[in-house]
Amino acid sequence: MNLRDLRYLLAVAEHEHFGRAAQACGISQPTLSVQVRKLEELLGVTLFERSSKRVAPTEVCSQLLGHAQSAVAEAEAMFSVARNLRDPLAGRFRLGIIPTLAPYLLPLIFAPLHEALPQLEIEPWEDQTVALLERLRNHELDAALLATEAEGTDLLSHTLFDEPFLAALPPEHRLASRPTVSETDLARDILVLADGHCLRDQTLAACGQSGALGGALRASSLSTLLNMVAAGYGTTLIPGLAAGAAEDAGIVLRPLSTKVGRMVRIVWRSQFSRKAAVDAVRDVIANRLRGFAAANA
Amino acid sequence: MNLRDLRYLLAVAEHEHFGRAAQACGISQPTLSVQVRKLEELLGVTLFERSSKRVAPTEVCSQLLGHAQSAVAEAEAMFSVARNLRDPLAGRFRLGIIPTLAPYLLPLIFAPLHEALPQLEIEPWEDQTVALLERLRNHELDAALLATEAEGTDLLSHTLFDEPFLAALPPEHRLASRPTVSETDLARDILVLADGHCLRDQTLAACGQSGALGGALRASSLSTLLNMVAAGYGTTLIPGLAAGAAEDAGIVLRPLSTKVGRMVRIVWRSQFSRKAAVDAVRDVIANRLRGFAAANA
DNA sequence: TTCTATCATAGACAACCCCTATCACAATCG
DNA sequence: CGATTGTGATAGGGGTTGTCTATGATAGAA
Repeated sequence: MNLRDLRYLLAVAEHEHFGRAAQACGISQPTLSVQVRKLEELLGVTLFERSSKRVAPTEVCSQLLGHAQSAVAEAEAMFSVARNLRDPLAGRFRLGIIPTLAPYLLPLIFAPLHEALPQLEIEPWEDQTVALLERLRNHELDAALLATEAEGTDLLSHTLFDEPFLAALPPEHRLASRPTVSETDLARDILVLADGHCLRDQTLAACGQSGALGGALRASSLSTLLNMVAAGYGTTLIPGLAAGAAEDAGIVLRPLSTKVGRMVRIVWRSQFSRKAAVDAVRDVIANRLRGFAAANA
Repeated sequence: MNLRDLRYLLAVAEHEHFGRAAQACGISQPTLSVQVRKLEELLGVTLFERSSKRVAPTEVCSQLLGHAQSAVAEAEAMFSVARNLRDPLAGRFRLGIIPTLAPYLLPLIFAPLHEALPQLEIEPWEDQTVALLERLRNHELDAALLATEAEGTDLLSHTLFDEPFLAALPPEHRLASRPTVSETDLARDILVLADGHCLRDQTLAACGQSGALGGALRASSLSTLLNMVAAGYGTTLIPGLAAGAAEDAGIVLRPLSTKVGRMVRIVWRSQFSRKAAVDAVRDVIANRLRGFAAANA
């Protein structure tokens, strides 16, 4: 059964006249006659009582008209919905963000994103890198903001900005008096995040596998880590965007003697159909963060 | 857009796999790929994100699936409804009946009709012959029970039974003592129904254009007419089926010397699609009334 | 690398839709 | 009463569309 046939049925029922119904459908009267006849055979019922005087819908027909109308309406609704959603810059956009980035980056980019892409409903999802990549591959995210290289041929990525690390020290720390700090100096009493945070691995990679790693003091969040440093438990490396929060916590920040940091990237599936949305989001974020790395270098 | 395409869409969305979806649809995988691609072009949106690993519905697609499902469901509902209504002996059956017949015939045939045709919902409509014929031609009735010949090539009719007329007399009437009465005797003080009743015309035809026709005493219903006769205003002819009601009113009934009466017919449009229902109703009524004319002759 | 699984593409064939021309029938008009 | 008009049905040709099998392209697994 073709939706076209249902339109024909509705037209004949409305006009009660094959000629005029055919005209309304933009086809010839014989075609309409044939198609309606076929529909009758398909359904196994007589839809119209024909005479040279008038064409009248049968009882069965009038009971079918409602369904036919609904079917046609639903199909038309599909076109309408598709037309409204054709713009890739519209609709829901699920964006994963790692926990060491989300609280500091989101406040910066929410307003610009909404201004530049008013139709795009950004839906942030905070989780660790591995979980974000899994959700991305599961199509539960449209893109993700990570601080690691994206692996695999099924994913693509683009650099957004360079985020330098800073040495975070308790005010009374012995290193707090120096203008810059080296990673090896920090390694003595460095604190790190819990397993799974990419920042933990990056901190360890920068400062070596030593420090206060044996204890139970593995912060579950960057916020906790900052509190621990402020309380004098040790030192750590923090990403540049967290500088404000760290200073608010009463932590002394010092640039590192070697300009180490991390690259924040946006990652998406290579087959993702709304690449335009990814590009637009990427541009807005990159623009907002332009000059950030330089200012903090 | 073809409903078939929507089914394909739903299948691919369900299986997330072109091969299995094609199998479920009973077509080859290339065909399915082509058709889905065409649907995507038609709608102007990407419906699935394809990779050799998996096929995932896009955001747009998931918003379209509901509509597609509804459209398909409505179409299926049409088949279901048609299948249920394919039986011409089921559903509403609007039956017109003339007023001089309805109150006396309906009680006799309702139960047999319901027993023989339980699926048929008989919907009686009482009106005069002309109005019934108009409603019949307007498709507002499926059939009608009349006591006149059906005119025109657009209508067909079939005789149901012969209904003899009886002379109806006040008990104290001068003719009440006779075993049979002739129409000409009745003509002296005959009463008739109001305009439009076929029984009026038939009475006048049988008894001549004389009698108490000039006055205001034209009964608007047979029931009123019976009351008038019982009250001694005059005589009349009544159809055989009304005999019981007449006797209840205290009227004396006498057979007519010439066996005059009327033929009750069922009439329907020649193009009517449910002739089987007409035939069934006809048979039930004719069976119920079998021997009625003979018993009253 | 080789094999396997997946979806996309190509070309041929059949079915289907649509058209114009015509028929059949009934109603209307002169 | 015959001609005309209006209606839906039928016939045959042509173009489009759906479907198939065979094959290609690509990515992942052995």
